[in-house]
Amino acid sequence: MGLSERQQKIYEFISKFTRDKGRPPTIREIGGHVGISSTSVVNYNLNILAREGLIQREKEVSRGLRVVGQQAKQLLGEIATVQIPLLGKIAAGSPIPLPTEGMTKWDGEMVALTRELIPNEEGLFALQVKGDSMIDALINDGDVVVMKKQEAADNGEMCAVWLKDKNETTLKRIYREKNRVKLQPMNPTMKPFYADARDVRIQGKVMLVVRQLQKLPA
Amino acid sequence: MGLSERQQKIYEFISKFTRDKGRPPTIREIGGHVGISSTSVVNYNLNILAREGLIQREKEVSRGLRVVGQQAKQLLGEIATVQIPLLGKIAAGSPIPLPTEGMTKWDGEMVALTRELIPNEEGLFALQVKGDSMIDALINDGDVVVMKKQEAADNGEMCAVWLKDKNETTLKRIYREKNRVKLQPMNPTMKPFYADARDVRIQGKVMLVVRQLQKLPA
DNA sequence: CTTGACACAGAACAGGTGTTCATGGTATAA
DNA sequence: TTATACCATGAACACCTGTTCTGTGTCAAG
Repeated sequence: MGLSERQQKIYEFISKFTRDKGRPPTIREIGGHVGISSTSVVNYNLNILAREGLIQREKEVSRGLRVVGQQAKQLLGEIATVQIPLLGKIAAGSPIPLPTEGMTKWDGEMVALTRELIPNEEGLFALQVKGDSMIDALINDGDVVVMKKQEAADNGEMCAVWLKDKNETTLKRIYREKNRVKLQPMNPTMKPFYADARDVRIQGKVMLVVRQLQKLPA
Repeated sequence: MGLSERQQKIYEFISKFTRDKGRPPTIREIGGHVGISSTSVVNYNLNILAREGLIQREKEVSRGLRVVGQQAKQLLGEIATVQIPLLGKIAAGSPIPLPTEGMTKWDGEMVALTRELIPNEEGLFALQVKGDSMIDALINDGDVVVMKKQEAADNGEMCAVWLKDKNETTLKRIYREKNRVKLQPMNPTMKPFYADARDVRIQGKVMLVVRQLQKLPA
């Protein structure tokens, strides 16, 4: 069922007001901004919006309004986001910075991602790649890699591994064999590489890679 | 200056209440849940929280509270997000789906990203890559590519181009020369490729690439 | 001890706020 | 015409809500 022009204005006002002020408007605030002198008219139209499922009302509660529905999240910016600490840069040959145990609060840069992408932020941290050393992992200069700190990994998982004999960190898919480890580059056209199990140390699992091609205007 | 235990409880309650109910609590609601019978005591502590910059108060307004500060966004999930329509899959050889003019509303799948990554969603759409055909663009099977629809591009920009003679779409960095176009794969170790300017048709600019390594548990 | 800052309790007040009622206009269908 | 649903107006009521005032107790500095 279609909404009257008045109802649309009311709905839009509620959305805007809630987003701007951090709280829903009162009936009289709605009336004042939409051009309705009577509170009962606003109340009447609010009930219609509630019936249409566009808002929720809580009875006998001041500002007991709430915008709901699919657009609401977008409208209010209410989609759950996750903050991940950006621990630093990662370059070829250098050991990657790992989160320390006592690191509860990180006051440096953070990367915000939607929970749609990252359901669980536990043990997660982000690194920005410097240089072309990870091209064979399909990761370019400037890419941001989100990793989960862990020292074990299932076969086939993409991991950051420290190669003791080569003294460098690479990102590879990992497959354990008897007493060696198969390290498969992410690029499926490339050949795998084998290393002694004792020389391989898993530092974390790669969860997500974000590549931003266009830099933002500052 | 440190907060008393009571003030911490109040602050946490305000955050939780606002997130859950979509509106800030009243003074009496705070008192009731924190175990304070007097409204003036709550008011007293709220003023302290306001002085410490943890909340903002609006005078003589019901529920005139607002959690502010860095953690607030995280706490309330208030970080601005952008919704981008996921138009479909893109495979080797097939033309990529482009947004049509009259496409104002898209009822299909959407990709949510933070505005930190995508400042302006105008003309943006997302595609999921199927297959390994874009390996030389450092894009893998399953990656999500966010593009902006446009037919022109500055030199060096990463674009989706339609090659008329080869009858396929590829992602390349584009450099216009006299009457030919240099198409440079994103992989810097690969050699560029030249095409006749008339055979090249720009379909859009690549803004962002997201690669999700670990699939979410459904 | 006195003073003052701090934290708290209780009560009262004025205005804000959701709700409800009586009323009336307008359009459409019977 | 009558009936009915819809939309709107204005007013009144009861409760909610922020504010303010008085008073009490504690604790450290003077």
